[in-house]
Amino acid sequence: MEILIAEDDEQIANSLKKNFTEEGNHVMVAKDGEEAIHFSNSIFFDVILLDWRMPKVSGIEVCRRIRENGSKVPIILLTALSHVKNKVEALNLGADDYVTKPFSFDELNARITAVVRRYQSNTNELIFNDITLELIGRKVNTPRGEIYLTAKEFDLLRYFILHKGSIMSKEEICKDVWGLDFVPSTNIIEATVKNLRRKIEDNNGKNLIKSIYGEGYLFIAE
Amino acid sequence: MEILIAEDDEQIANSLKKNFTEEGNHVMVAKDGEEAIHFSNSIFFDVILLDWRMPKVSGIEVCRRIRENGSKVPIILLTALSHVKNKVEALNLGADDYVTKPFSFDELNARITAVVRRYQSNTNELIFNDITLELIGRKVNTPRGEIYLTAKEFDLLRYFILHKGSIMSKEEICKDVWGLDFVPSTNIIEATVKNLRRKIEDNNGKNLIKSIYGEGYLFIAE
DNA sequence: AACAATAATGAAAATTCATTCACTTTCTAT
DNA sequence: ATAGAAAGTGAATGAATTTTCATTATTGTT
Repeated sequence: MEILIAEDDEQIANSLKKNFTEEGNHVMVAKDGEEAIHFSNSIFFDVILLDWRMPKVSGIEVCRRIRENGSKVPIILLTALSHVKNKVEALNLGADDYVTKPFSFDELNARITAVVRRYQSNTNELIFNDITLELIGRKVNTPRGEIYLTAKEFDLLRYFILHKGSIMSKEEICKDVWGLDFVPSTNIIEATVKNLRRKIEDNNGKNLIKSIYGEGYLFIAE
Repeated sequence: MEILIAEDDEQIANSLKKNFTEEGNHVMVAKDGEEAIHFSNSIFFDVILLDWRMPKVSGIEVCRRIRENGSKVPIILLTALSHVKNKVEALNLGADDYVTKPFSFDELNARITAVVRRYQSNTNELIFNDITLELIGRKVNTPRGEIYLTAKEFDLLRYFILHKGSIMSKEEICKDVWGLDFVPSTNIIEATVKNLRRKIEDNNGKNLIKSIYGEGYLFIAE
């Protein structure tokens, strides 16, 4: 999983990062609210952990801003305050859960699992800029009208959007989109990318799918 | 939309039924909680309206029992009581919204729209008995293992399950599954039903898809 | 029981889609 | 600049799926 931790207390941040990384996750640490917003806007995360008290922008304000942008990424707030009113406020602003310091790593982990599962099984719409994927109906809409994608193109676009902002290797793409544990000797990915590019290029003919020579693809995160 | 109204006050029930029917919906009225549970277990509804005070089984108890069965159908409670505590109780027991009498038809309608939209965009799993459809991943699982359906077969099964218990005409099926506004002169539906039947028949070779001569198909509820 | 309408079936035809291939272009390191 | 690797392209292939068709079976009505 891709995890973003926004926490100004370096000791806590590092300890969490170490624990999560050991479990096989990728962790990024933002040291204030501003950075958290910046990261969350450009990179895909499975879950975002926000400290309530942070320099520049508070966790709850970060939460509000993330939701304002239309993102439904799971958010868990961490805080020393245990007053119930805060909890209500947090949940009203779109946080998915709330953990009171001090907490055990296991407790936090359990809550992350619960929140991520709830999220993953509960979203029909995947929105990227002006492109909207209707995941169940498998339709793709833009302000210019519906785009008709084949099954593979749709799966690939979904994968790209979910992982926007980070480089996706051919190995990963093969595994997640084609269900293959190896990279075929043919150029099947490139061929599908070609067709997808043609269909989703914008008015200016600019494309969102960037090739990173020797590494894979990068879906531009606005 | 398919709407179930559980309301013992005949005057209110009829007035609501008239209004909803005029807007092109199909309405069923249950005159007590027992009937409401019975209907909701055997027929698909897009939304269920429950009066709080009803003979035999109260609305809130009906709500609890429906949720107990695993159904996530949108439920709106109607009540004369306006005390906040009841609202909390209702929402805790799994109701999606709560409307206080007297209410205007427009208000109720707006809440239905909101609740149905929220529901439709938020379910990945569609469960029918021991068949589970993973709507986004498009996989079908049973205790006997995964069933591999083609795209059309999957869409048709989804439609059948969503409308279990009521007869579906070929016109409706054509429109919703094939996106056609007319029924083709060929037997395309029958052919697809045949293949679907073969794949989802149970251990005894019994099938869930029943033909209603001259009317359409019926997906056996329960 | 006989008829007409409707539905089911198996196989063929048509279509669509995923994949491959041969070739061109682009990129990076030297 | 250039070679070699990587990525892109358009067309062809092949496989899977959707649709059609001819035929048989079933159902409801008389």
